[in-house]
Amino acid sequence: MTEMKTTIKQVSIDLFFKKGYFATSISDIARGSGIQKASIYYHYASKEDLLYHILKSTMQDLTHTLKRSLEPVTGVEQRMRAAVRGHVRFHLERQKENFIANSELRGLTAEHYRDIVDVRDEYERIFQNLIREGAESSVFAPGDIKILSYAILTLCTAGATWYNPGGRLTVDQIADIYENFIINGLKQGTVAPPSGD
Amino acid sequence: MTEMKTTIKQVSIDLFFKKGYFATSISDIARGSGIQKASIYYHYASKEDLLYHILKSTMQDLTHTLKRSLEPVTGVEQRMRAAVRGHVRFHLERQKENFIANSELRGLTAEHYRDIVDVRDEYERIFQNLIREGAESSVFAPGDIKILSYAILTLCTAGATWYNPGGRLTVDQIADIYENFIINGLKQGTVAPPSGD
DNA sequence: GACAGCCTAACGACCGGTCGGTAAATCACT
DNA sequence: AGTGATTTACCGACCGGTCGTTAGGCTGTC
Repeated sequence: MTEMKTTIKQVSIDLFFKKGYFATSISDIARGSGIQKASIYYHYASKEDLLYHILKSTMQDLTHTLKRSLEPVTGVEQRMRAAVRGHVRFHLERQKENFIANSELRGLTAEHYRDIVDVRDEYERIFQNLIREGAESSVFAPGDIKILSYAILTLCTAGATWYNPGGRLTVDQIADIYENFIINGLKQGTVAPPSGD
Repeated sequence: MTEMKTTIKQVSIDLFFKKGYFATSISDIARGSGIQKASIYYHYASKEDLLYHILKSTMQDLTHTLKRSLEPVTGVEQRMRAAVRGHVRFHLERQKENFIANSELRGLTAEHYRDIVDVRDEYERIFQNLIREGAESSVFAPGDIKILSYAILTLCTAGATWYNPGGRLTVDQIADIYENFIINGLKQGTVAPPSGD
């Protein structure tokens, strides 16, 4: 990736985060990158292609980060704790990209949308498997796995919407809060899934 | 509110939910309402005005619903349970409006944005007060009140993004899951706020 | 005849994207 | 080393199309 291509991507991330994908024009991106808007098309095929590149690399990095952070950890509770921590950290440290990844999926073509959602589903499945393992070994209370996984992920992901890098709390402090909140929520008292499977 | 004005609003809610505010044109709304696009402007001053009306009424109804549902309930845990239930129910039953209210705030003018956010802040404060009361009376574990309130609200709100009205679970079943998950998360083990206030 | 409710027609602005062109760098070949 | 061919990275001008919005006219009802 050439230097300018990287610049364009970074400027786009900043603008998409600040103004939104649809409210950001190619001219805006060009101005921010210090080139003419026609030159954008030398590096990216279209505006949508630019969005796709951002989302794809973000989702890939997210999945890789999770897998790597789970490798050395054993025991389902500890693995869940590590997964939650990793999820929170990634979302706060790369706040802008993650915010875009969770709010601008509609800007994608049908094919690219499928592609990104597939990566996301694979990521979610890791959490769902952890919940299932935990329930089977009675470390976690039984519960609806899908709902619980959505709960966990959206909860942490939401951090990217309000997190203020220079704010009151550090990334680790926030991760602590979420980690404990979620483990407690999973451990007991959760309601059994509906009788009709 | 005249019949056509209501129709336009409902069509807009459907379209904003399905395609997003910026991707929906006045022509789309007119077509869905069965009139010409210029006629929209007889009922609403602008596209943004339409969005504002949708968000404002949704947020007002949400706040009123919460206050009403809390009135007969005493005891901080029961009040929190009722608040969570009400929040979840409202978000699932009026899924489209709430989805819009959480994703299209950027379409508002600065003044209207302030206005809506103020209503939202008032709503959040009700939850924050419940958390504080619960912590002071040792019903809940001590914890960072703002973070916990964001956690609770975004968690339930997220239901509006994936909820399928004809799906596997009923509104009440989902409310049960969230209610217990949150109460457990609040009750114990949550980490104390950072020492530096 | 007043007015609500809708229409047709048109507006200027802006959008994403394409075009032909160009200076400078890199490569291929003697 | 020198030189012609090709590629890289960019530019300015421009296109067709869509957007939100407005002006002004028609029609039915009280």
